[in-house]
Amino acid sequence: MTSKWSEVQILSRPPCLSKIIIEIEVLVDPIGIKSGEEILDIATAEELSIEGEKIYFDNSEESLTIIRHSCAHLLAQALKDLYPDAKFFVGPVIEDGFYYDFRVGESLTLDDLPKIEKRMKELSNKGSKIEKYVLSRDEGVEKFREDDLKIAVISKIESDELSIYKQGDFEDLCRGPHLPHTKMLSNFKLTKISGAYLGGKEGAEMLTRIYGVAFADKDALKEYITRIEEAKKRDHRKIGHDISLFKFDEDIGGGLPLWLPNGSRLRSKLENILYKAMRKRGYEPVRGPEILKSQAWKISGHYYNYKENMYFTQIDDEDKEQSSEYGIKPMNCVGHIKIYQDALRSYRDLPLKFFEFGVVHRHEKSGVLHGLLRVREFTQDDAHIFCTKEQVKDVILEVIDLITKIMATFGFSFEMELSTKPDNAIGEDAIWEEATKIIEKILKDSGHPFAVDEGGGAFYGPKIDFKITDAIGRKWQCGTIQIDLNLPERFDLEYVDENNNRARPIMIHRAAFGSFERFIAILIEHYAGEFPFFIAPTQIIIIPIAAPHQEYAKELKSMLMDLDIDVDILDRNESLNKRVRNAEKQKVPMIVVIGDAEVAEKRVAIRDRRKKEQYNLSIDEFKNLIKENMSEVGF
RNA sequence: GCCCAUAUGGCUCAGAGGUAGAGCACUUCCUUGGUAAGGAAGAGGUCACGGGUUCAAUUCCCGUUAUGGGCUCCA
Repeated sequence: MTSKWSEVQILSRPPCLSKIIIEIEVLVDPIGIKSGEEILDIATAEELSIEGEKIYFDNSEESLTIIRHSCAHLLAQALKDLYPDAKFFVGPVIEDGFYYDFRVGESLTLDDLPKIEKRMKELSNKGSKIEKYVLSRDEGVEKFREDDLKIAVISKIESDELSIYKQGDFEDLCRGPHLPHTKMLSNFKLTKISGAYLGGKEGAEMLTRIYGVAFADKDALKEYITRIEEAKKRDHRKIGHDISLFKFDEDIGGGLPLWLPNGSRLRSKLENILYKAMRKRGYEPVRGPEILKSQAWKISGHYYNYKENMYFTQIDDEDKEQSSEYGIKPMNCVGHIKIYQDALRSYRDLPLKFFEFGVVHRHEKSGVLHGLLRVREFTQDDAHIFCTKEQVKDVILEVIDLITKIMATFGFSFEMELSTKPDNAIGEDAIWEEATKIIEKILKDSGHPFAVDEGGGAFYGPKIDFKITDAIGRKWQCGTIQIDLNLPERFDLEYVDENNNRARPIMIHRAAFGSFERFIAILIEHYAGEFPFFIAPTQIIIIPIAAPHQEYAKELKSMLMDLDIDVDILDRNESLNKRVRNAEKQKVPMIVVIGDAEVAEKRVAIRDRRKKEQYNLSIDEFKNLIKENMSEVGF
């Protein structure tokens, strides 16, 4: 095709002008063709005589795919300039940008990115056509024979033809699609640098990976950067520190959170609400020990299927081999199974629902620990439901209903995902098939849309996962429902059916929050630390203006504590302004200021975070307002 | 676990081969203030831990621990 470079050169002109001309001219010149699911650049489309939907230079998904792919090449070109010995592996477009994996003699750091970015800009400003040509496989192997990384790439390609894209003196093996000219790349940013295993395989050579992002225009790039900054501001590790929710300590160990008073207040509120919701649905509280004999984990299968994630300890005589080995629980199911076996169960008892805010330990590789989102010790809002086959449907529907109500309360929407048999599954295929079918039918009947994750199930059964979407559109996996036909078998669980015969119950593992740690991290980021009244660690801060008002402050506090409200009084010898500021910084939903007028008339002056206004109420009105706030919640 | 980076008073961070500094927080005093920082004084650190180089290391090198960015996206 013949390229018209006028419209691209104008990208360096004043934004308003470029925008207008882009709108007029670029619209005329497509950068690619979409044929079915495939995105082709113009060169390829012409070569194969494929026609389809035209892709123009804008921020559409298809256009960005092309832009970012070319930007990855621009990155490689700049790297080649700066580090002539660099060898390149793959540089794909990913969900949120692109990356390029490469090998280079020296180790690069974040500080090197600006330099590389600058070189990219220079190359883009200079501009060169991006041209494609095709080689036979043999020619390609010959061309890259000195380059083991490219040979590795070629070895994974099935086609007999290899395409090469050339811009200036830089060439790269690539299937495209690409822009017609490097001048079109001016709105990009290199974002991260890291190591990445060759081919993503642990143990393989570690290459250097640089991540970046690119857009069609400056505004979109700016918006992207703003969004990243917003997410950063909400980082639960930062907010958790700012408002003293939790901390980690080197002397205690990585991934082992310490819950400060504020964080513990928040946790208890979640626990209390959930406890009530469980009891209302007929769940019974139970509790198992933290460590169980290894023999129990052998029966359950954890000893063989989950050992890398478990911690073990030796008790009593260390010489006594197996009998003295105990495993710290990574799950609560075994304890609950033993509790089930405490009595001979009748079909009349089922479904039997046991729940526990169970503390579990799981070994995570040191490099993956991340604030509260990835820890080694956490508390699950765990439950195990023992039921008959006939009851499975209703039980699952009830759990879906509970999770729906919980997520709605916090303002999350969610999607469901069915995960099927993994490679390390235990139990017979027939059992798996049956369980998977049951879930599939329920999901279809429920009318909720759901996706399928093949091979993503737990080793003992298929599961439904809940993926929630937070206030700034990020997705998190939380709740889960897992059908388990294996553990009842392994522990020989029974109930007496209506014909006085022994029958095998089905076990359903489920969690709504998943873990308190993870869920609280998500809540912190979702609310940016500004928790709704019903879970805020400190719900009200009372500020008496001067000493004579302290007595009244105490009275108010006592009244509020009776309503189960967490209240702090800020009566330190500091200016009123400063105390208000400190209270605001704590992100407390409500600040009550009291002075002469309030004491005299038994009223309160409220500074309301949510309404962002101040108002004055009588004590009764205030009490009603609080009660109203609290009655809005409950699952 | 692997790659790269970081580690200085409670917190956020300066700093230099010759044994350390600011702001906030903390303590005491003054100030009794009507809605986001009133004022003054004081206390607090073997510069993460363990080795090594050096006349001398917190500063350079190695290891450990912890933290941060990644390690799924396939020319």
